[in-house]
Amino acid sequence: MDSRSSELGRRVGAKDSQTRSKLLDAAERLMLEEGYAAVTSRRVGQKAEISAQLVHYYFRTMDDLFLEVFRRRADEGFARFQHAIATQPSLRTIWSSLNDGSGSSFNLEFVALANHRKAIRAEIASYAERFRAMQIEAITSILAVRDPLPEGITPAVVLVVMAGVSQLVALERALGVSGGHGEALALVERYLSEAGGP
Amino acid sequence: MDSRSSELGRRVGAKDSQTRSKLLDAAERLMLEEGYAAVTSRRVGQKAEISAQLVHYYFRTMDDLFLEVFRRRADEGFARFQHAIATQPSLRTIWSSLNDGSGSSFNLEFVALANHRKAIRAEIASYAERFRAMQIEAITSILAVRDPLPEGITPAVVLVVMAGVSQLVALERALGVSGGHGEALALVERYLSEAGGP
DNA sequence: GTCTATACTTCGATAGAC
DNA sequence: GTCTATCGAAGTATAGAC
Repeated sequence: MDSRSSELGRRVGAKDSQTRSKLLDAAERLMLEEGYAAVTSRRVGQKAEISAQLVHYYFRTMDDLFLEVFRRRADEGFARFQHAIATQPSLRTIWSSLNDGSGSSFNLEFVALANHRKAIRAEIASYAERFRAMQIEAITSILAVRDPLPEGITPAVVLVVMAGVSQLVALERALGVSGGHGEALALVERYLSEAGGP
Repeated sequence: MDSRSSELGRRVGAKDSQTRSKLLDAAERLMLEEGYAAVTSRRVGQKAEISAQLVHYYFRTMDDLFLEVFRRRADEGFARFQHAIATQPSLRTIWSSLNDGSGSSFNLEFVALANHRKAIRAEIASYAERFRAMQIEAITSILAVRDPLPEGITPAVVLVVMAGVSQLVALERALGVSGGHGEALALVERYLSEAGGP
């Protein structure tokens, strides 16, 4: 499975090239700082101090570049979540992971990007499904050792509410809007404390 | 206040021009269907069957066009909300307004756009603040006639939770992800019923 | 006041030199 | 395997004809 050149023929670039990493770093930073529309081959090259044409050498199309940036971040997020939840299995750990700052900005950009790049949507959706399943599984086992939940409150519901609040707050904070955030976050904190666990 | 030409000098185009409306319609549709990055002067012109250069006649820059599209939608959303809440003042009315389909897609696009267009962020933030205040006021008066709320649950909290869930579901639905949505929506429905009111 | 012809920049991508 | 020179299409915006 290491002959990636068979995927679409032609160019590739060594998997562990340092140039390649620099380009991925530059693309990721650009995306966070100025949005996906700013991620053009020229600007990525400029930011990485590498010629723009090399972007097309290491990543055949811009979509390929976006996908690689996404996968790298996603894999890291996956690993980080698994480590955190193994170290400290609690609702608060999940809440913290949802509130990771750059993660939210990243999500927003990629979801917006997926809106008009079909090739990318599938990858993001697949990752989102897997991550969601992992989160629900974690919540299920965390709650299993506690008192039974009120009727209608399933692990999935707990997650959707936490994720929804977290995402709304992150999104509005980026805008400079903050109405009601403090009170909502305080309430979540209170529930987390009452639900017990660290 | 009708001499808009004094804003930045030069071009304007009549306020009620039919051509102008067609361009706004085309831009709005493009934005919803393919994302804000697809809203270029050439494509807007093409979709409206009007020469691309006219976009720059009626809207000096692309940012001006985006702002006009946003204002038109925002004003309409404002009016619609006020009418709905006056006709039927209930939590369910607010929940419905949050779940208006095209409204959510629109929000996502514009928030993403605001991320790297400073001129647009201010306008969106200002609108969001006003809308938020209006929603909280509505919830406050709806809940005022009922039993006092549990401690920590303020009108702002109720809104943030409803808006968060609604937004998360809308965003993920656009991706094709649906894990946990049904259960979460069902729970909200149950609360709305229990909270009484139509 | 309305629209067209045109300038200039930047885009993604490739052909082919080393 | 790595990188440079270059292309054609598409982007925003303006000058100036009607």
